[in-house]
Amino acid sequence: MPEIAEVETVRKTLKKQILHKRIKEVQILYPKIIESDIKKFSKILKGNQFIDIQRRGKWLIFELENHYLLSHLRMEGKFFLKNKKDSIEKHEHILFTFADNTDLRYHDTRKFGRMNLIEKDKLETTKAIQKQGYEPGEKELTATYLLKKFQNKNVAIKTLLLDQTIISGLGNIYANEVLFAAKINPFKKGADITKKEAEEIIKSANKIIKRAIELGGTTIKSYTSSLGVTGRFQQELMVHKRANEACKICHTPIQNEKINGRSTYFCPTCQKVNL
DNA sequence: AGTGCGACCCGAACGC
DNA sequence: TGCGTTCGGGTCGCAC
Repeated sequence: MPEIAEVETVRKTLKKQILHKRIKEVQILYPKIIESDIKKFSKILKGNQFIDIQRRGKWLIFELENHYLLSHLRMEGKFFLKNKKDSIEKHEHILFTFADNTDLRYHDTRKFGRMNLIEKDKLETTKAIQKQGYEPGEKELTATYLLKKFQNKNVAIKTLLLDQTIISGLGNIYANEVLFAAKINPFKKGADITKKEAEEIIKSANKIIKRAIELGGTTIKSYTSSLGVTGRFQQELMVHKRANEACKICHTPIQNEKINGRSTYFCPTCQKVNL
Protein backbone atom coordinates (compact mmCIF):
# COMPACT_ATOMS: atom_id res chain seq x y z
CA MET A 1 0.00 0.00 0.00
CA PRO A 2 2.05 2.90 -1.25
CA GLU A 3 1.66 6.02 0.82
CA ILE A 4 3.76 9.10 0.42
CA ALA A 5 6.94 7.43 1.68
CA GLU A 6 6.63 4.63 -0.82
CA VAL A 7 5.83 7.05 -3.61
CA GLU A 8 8.97 9.03 -2.78
CA THR A 9 11.05 5.86 -2.85
CA VAL A 10 9.61 4.92 -6.23
CA ARG A 11 10.43 8.39 -7.53
CA LYS A 12 14.04 8.21 -6.44
CA THR A 13 14.53 4.66 -7.65
CA LEU A 14 13.01 5.22 -11.08
CA LYS A 15 14.86 8.47 -11.53
CA LYS A 16 18.13 6.57 -11.45
CA GLN A 17 16.94 4.07 -14.03
CA ILE A 18 14.72 5.48 -16.76
CA LEU A 19 15.71 9.06 -17.53
CA HIS A 20 16.68 9.99 -21.09
CA LYS A 21 15.86 6.63 -22.61
CA ARG A 22 13.82 6.86 -25.81
CA ILE A 23 10.35 5.29 -25.51
CA LYS A 24 9.73 3.20 -28.61
CA GLU A 25 6.54 1.36 -27.74
CA VAL A 26 3.57 1.70 -25.38
CA GLN A 27 1.13 -1.09 -24.59
CA ILE A 28 -2.13 -0.38 -22.82
CA LEU A 29 -3.67 -3.59 -21.54
CA TYR A 30 -6.19 -2.02 -19.18
CA PRO A 31 -7.29 1.34 -20.58
CA LYS A 32 -9.28 2.51 -17.55
CA ILE A 33 -6.04 3.34 -15.77
CA ILE A 34 -5.65 6.25 -18.19
CA GLU A 35 -7.91 9.20 -17.55
CA SER A 36 -6.70 11.45 -20.35
CA ASP A 37 -7.38 10.92 -24.06
CA ILE A 38 -6.43 7.31 -24.72
CA LYS A 39 -5.59 7.86 -28.39
CA LYS A 40 -3.14 10.62 -27.61
CA PHE A 41 -1.48 8.59 -24.86
CA SER A 42 0.62 6.23 -26.98
CA LYS A 43 1.04 8.80 -29.71
CA ILE A 44 2.62 11.37 -27.40
CA LEU A 45 4.72 8.90 -25.44
CA LYS A 46 6.21 7.13 -28.44
CA GLY A 47 9.54 8.71 -29.34
CA ASN A 48 9.43 10.78 -26.16
CA GLN A 49 11.69 10.48 -23.12
CA PHE A 50 11.40 11.02 -19.40
CA ILE A 51 13.65 13.91 -18.42
CA ASP A 52 12.79 14.16 -14.72
CA ILE A 53 10.51 12.67 -12.09
CA GLN A 54 8.93 14.86 -9.45
CA ARG A 55 6.26 14.28 -6.85
CA ARG A 56 3.40 16.26 -5.37
CA GLY A 57 1.68 14.53 -2.48
CA LYS A 58 1.07 10.98 -3.63
CA TRP A 59 1.19 11.94 -7.30
CA LEU A 60 4.24 10.98 -9.33
CA ILE A 61 5.00 13.55 -12.01
CA PHE A 62 7.02 12.17 -14.92
CA GLU A 63 8.37 15.02 -16.98
CA LEU A 64 8.47 14.41 -20.74
CA GLU A 65 9.67 16.77 -23.44
CA ASN A 66 6.42 18.73 -23.74
CA HIS A 67 4.12 16.91 -21.37
CA TYR A 68 3.78 15.55 -17.88
CA LEU A 69 2.63 12.05 -17.14
CA LEU A 70 0.86 12.07 -13.79
CA SER A 71 0.62 8.74 -12.01
CA HIS A 72 -1.21 7.90 -8.81
CA LEU A 73 -0.48 4.43 -7.44
CA ARG A 74 -3.48 4.43 -5.08
CA MET A 75 -3.16 1.25 -3.03
CA GLU A 76 -1.36 -1.34 -5.06
CA GLY A 77 0.27 0.37 -8.00
CA LYS A 78 3.91 -0.52 -8.62
CA PHE A 79 6.47 0.13 -11.32
CA PHE A 80 8.84 -2.59 -12.41
CA LEU A 81 11.80 -2.57 -14.74
CA LYS A 82 11.97 -5.63 -16.91
CA ASN A 83 13.19 -6.78 -20.27
CA LYS A 84 10.91 -6.53 -23.25
CA LYS A 85 11.14 -10.27 -23.75
CA ASP A 86 9.94 -11.11 -20.23
CA SER A 87 6.45 -12.57 -20.30
CA ILE A 88 3.67 -10.21 -19.32
CA GLU A 89 2.34 -10.97 -15.88
CA LYS A 90 -1.24 -11.00 -14.73
CA HIS A 91 -1.48 -7.54 -13.20
CA GLU A 92 0.77 -5.63 -15.58
CA HIS A 93 -1.48 -3.07 -17.26
CA ILE A 94 0.69 -0.45 -18.95
CA LEU A 95 4.06 -1.17 -20.58
CA PHE A 96 6.58 1.38 -21.78
CA THR A 97 9.35 -0.13 -23.89
CA PHE A 98 12.58 1.82 -24.27
CA ALA A 99 14.98 1.78 -27.21
CA ASP A 100 17.35 -0.49 -25.27
CA ASN A 101 14.61 -3.14 -25.01
CA THR A 102 14.00 -2.61 -21.31
CA ASP A 103 10.46 -2.09 -20.08
CA LEU A 104 8.92 0.12 -17.47
CA ARG A 105 5.80 -1.78 -16.45
CA TYR A 106 2.91 -0.52 -14.38
CA HIS A 107 1.56 -3.30 -12.17
CA ASP A 108 -1.64 -2.88 -10.16
CA THR A 109 -3.49 -5.77 -8.56
CA ARG A 110 -6.55 -3.73 -7.69
CA LYS A 111 -6.56 -1.61 -10.86
CA PHE A 112 -7.19 1.45 -8.72
CA GLY A 113 -4.25 3.54 -9.88
CA ARG A 114 -4.64 6.31 -12.44
CA MET A 115 -2.50 8.02 -15.07
CA ASN A 116 -3.05 11.34 -16.70
CA LEU A 117 -1.09 12.82 -19.58
CA ILE A 118 -1.19 16.61 -19.68
CA GLU A 119 0.49 19.39 -21.58
CA LYS A 120 3.36 20.98 -19.76
CA ASP A 121 1.72 24.33 -19.13
CA LYS A 122 -1.36 22.64 -17.65
CA LEU A 123 0.36 21.26 -14.56
CA GLU A 124 -0.51 24.10 -12.22
CA THR A 125 -4.12 24.16 -13.36
CA THR A 126 -4.65 20.41 -13.11
CA LYS A 127 -7.10 19.95 -10.28
CA ALA A 128 -5.48 16.92 -8.71
CA ILE A 129 -2.15 18.72 -8.39
CA GLN A 130 -3.43 22.21 -7.73
CA LYS A 131 -5.52 21.29 -4.72
CA GLN A 132 -2.79 19.50 -2.78
CA GLY A 133 -2.13 21.07 0.60
CA TYR A 134 1.26 21.43 2.24
CA GLU A 135 3.32 18.33 2.90
CA PRO A 136 4.84 17.17 6.15
CA GLY A 137 8.31 18.66 6.24
CA GLU A 138 7.37 21.82 4.32
CA LYS A 139 7.89 24.97 6.33
CA GLU A 140 4.52 26.38 5.24
CA LEU A 141 2.81 23.64 7.23
CA THR A 142 2.33 25.59 10.43
CA ALA A 143 -0.06 25.40 13.38
CA THR A 144 -1.65 28.66 12.27
CA TYR A 145 -2.29 27.22 8.81
CA LEU A 146 -3.83 24.06 10.27
CA LEU A 147 -6.03 25.90 12.75
CA LYS A 148 -7.43 27.99 9.94
CA LYS A 149 -8.25 24.84 7.95
CA PHE A 150 -9.79 23.16 10.99
CA GLN A 151 -11.83 26.22 11.89
CA ASN A 152 -15.61 25.55 11.99
CA LYS A 153 -15.06 21.96 10.91
CA ASN A 154 -17.56 19.75 12.64
CA VAL A 155 -15.73 16.66 11.36
CA ALA A 156 -13.45 14.22 13.15
CA ILE A 157 -9.77 15.24 13.08
CA LYS A 158 -9.01 11.78 11.64
CA THR A 159 -11.08 12.64 8.57
CA LEU A 160 -9.38 16.03 8.22
CA LEU A 161 -5.92 14.43 8.26
CA LEU A 162 -6.96 12.35 5.25
CA ASP A 163 -8.03 15.47 3.35
CA GLN A 164 -5.23 16.01 0.83
CA THR A 165 -6.18 19.66 0.38
CA ILE A 166 -5.16 20.33 3.98
CA ILE A 167 -2.11 18.13 4.48
CA SER A 168 -0.86 16.42 1.36
CA GLY A 169 0.34 12.86 1.64
CA LEU A 170 -1.18 11.30 4.74
CA GLY A 171 -3.10 8.06 4.16
CA ASN A 172 -5.14 6.00 6.56
CA ILE A 173 -2.16 4.27 8.17
CA TYR A 174 -0.21 7.45 8.83
CA ALA A 175 -3.30 9.35 9.95
CA ASN A 176 -3.81 6.71 12.64
CA GLU A 177 -0.15 6.78 13.61
CA VAL A 178 0.10 10.58 13.66
CA LEU A 179 -2.88 10.93 16.00
CA PHE A 180 -1.45 8.32 18.33
CA ALA A 181 1.92 10.08 18.41
CA ALA A 182 0.20 13.42 19.02
CA LYS A 183 -2.01 11.85 21.72
CA ILE A 184 -5.21 13.14 20.15
CA ASN A 185 -8.48 11.24 20.08
CA PRO A 186 -9.39 10.59 16.42
CA PHE A 187 -13.04 11.50 17.03
CA LYS A 188 -12.20 15.00 18.26
CA LYS A 189 -13.79 17.62 16.02
CA GLY A 190 -11.53 19.76 13.87
CA ALA A 191 -12.90 22.96 15.39
CA ASP A 192 -11.88 21.78 18.88
CA ILE A 193 -8.22 21.21 18.02
CA THR A 194 -6.00 23.58 20.01
CA LYS A 195 -2.89 25.32 18.78
CA LYS A 196 -0.78 23.03 20.91
CA GLU A 197 -2.45 19.98 19.38
CA ALA A 198 -1.95 21.36 15.87
CA GLU A 199 1.73 21.74 16.68
CA GLU A 200 1.84 18.14 17.90
CA ILE A 201 0.19 16.95 14.70
CA ILE A 202 2.82 18.70 12.59
CA LYS A 203 5.68 17.44 14.72
CA SER A 204 4.37 13.87 14.63
CA ALA A 205 3.60 13.93 10.92
CA ASN A 206 7.07 15.27 10.10
CA LYS A 207 8.74 12.62 12.22
CA ILE A 208 6.65 9.69 11.01
CA ILE A 209 6.91 10.55 7.33
CA LYS A 210 10.64 11.15 7.58
CA ARG A 211 11.14 7.83 9.31
CA ALA A 212 8.93 5.98 6.85
CA ILE A 213 10.85 7.43 3.91
CA GLU A 214 14.11 6.33 5.49
CA LEU A 215 12.82 2.80 5.93
CA GLY A 216 11.22 2.74 2.48
CA GLY A 217 14.59 3.64 1.08
CA THR A 218 16.26 0.64 2.58
CA THR A 219 13.59 -2.01 1.98
CA ILE A 220 12.92 -1.64 -1.70
CA LYS A 221 16.04 -3.32 -2.93
CA SER A 222 15.17 -4.27 -6.44
CA TYR A 223 12.66 -2.93 -8.86
CA THR A 224 13.39 -5.50 -11.50
CA SER A 225 11.79 -8.63 -10.17
CA SER A 226 10.93 -8.54 -6.51
CA LEU A 227 7.40 -7.77 -5.44
CA GLY A 228 8.54 -7.49 -1.86
CA VAL A 229 7.70 -3.95 -0.94
CA THR A 230 6.99 -5.01 2.59
CA GLY A 231 8.38 -1.89 4.17
CA ARG A 232 10.14 -2.08 7.47
CA PHE A 233 7.97 0.73 8.76
CA GLN A 234 5.28 -1.86 9.42
CA GLN A 235 7.30 -3.03 12.38
CA GLU A 236 7.12 0.43 13.87
CA LEU A 237 3.36 0.79 13.71
CA MET A 238 1.97 1.69 17.12
CA VAL A 239 -1.76 1.33 16.49
CA HIS A 240 -2.59 0.57 12.88
CA LYS A 241 -3.89 -2.99 12.35
CA ARG A 242 -3.30 -3.72 16.04
CA ALA A 243 -6.92 -4.07 17.23
CA ASN A 244 -7.15 -5.68 20.70
CA GLU A 245 -3.37 -5.82 21.03
CA ALA A 246 -1.73 -4.05 23.94
CA CYS A 247 -0.76 -0.41 23.49
CA LYS A 248 3.02 -0.27 23.31
CA ILE A 249 2.98 2.59 25.83
CA CYS A 250 0.28 1.77 28.41
CA HIS A 251 -0.85 -1.80 27.56
CA THR A 252 -4.50 -0.83 27.09
CA PRO A 253 -6.04 -2.83 24.21
CA ILE A 254 -6.01 -0.85 20.97
CA GLN A 255 -9.49 -0.07 19.67
CA ASN A 256 -10.70 -0.24 16.11
CA GLU A 257 -13.67 1.82 15.02
CA LYS A 258 -14.84 3.28 11.76
CA ILE A 259 -14.69 6.99 11.20
CA ASN A 260 -16.36 8.10 7.99
CA GLY A 261 -16.14 4.52 6.75
CA ARG A 262 -12.40 4.26 7.37
CA SER A 263 -10.81 1.86 9.78
CA THR A 264 -9.47 3.85 12.72
CA TYR A 265 -7.11 2.47 15.36
CA PHE A 266 -6.35 4.27 18.60
CA CYS A 267 -5.47 3.78 22.24
CA PRO A 268 -8.42 4.89 24.43
CA THR A 269 -6.03 5.70 27.28
CA CYS A 270 -3.20 7.53 25.50
CA GLN A 271 -5.69 9.28 23.21
CA LYS A 272 -8.38 10.20 25.74
CA VAL A 273 -11.25 12.40 24.74
CA ASN A 274 -10.54 15.72 26.41
CA LEU A 275 -12.63 18.52 25.09
C1' DA B 1 -20.64 25.24 1.13
C1' DG B 2 -19.95 21.40 3.98
C1' DT B 3 -20.51 16.70 4.66
C1' DG B 4 -21.33 11.74 3.91
C1' DC B 5 -21.30 7.86 1.17
C1' DG B 6 -21.20 4.68 -2.85
C1' DA B 7 -18.37 3.25 -6.65
C1' DC B 8 -14.27 1.67 -8.40
C1' DC B 9 -11.32 -3.36 -7.89
C1' DC B 10 -9.85 -7.95 -6.30
C1' DG B 11 -6.96 -10.75 -2.99
C1' DA B 12 -7.06 -11.99 1.64
C1' DA B 13 -9.34 -13.00 5.62
C1' DC B 14 -13.24 -14.58 7.65
C1' DG B 15 -17.68 -17.35 8.54
C1' DC B 16 -20.19 -21.34 7.96
C1' DT C 1 -12.27 -28.70 2.65
C1' DG C 2 -14.72 -25.63 0.11
C1' DC C 3 -17.77 -22.40 -0.60
C1' DG C 4 -19.70 -17.56 -0.16
C1' DT C 5 -19.16 -13.05 2.05
C1' DT C 6 -16.84 -9.10 3.81
C1' DC C 7 -13.21 -5.93 4.09
C1' DG C 8 -9.83 -2.43 2.88
C1' DG C 9 -7.43 1.31 0.63
C1' DG C 10 -7.54 6.72 -1.97
C1' DT C 11 -10.18 9.56 -4.59
C1' DC C 12 -14.01 11.21 -7.25
C1' DG C 13 -18.61 12.47 -7.93
C1' DC C 14 -23.12 12.59 -6.52
C1' DA C 15 -26.82 13.44 -3.00
C1' DC C 16 -28.38 15.77 0.77
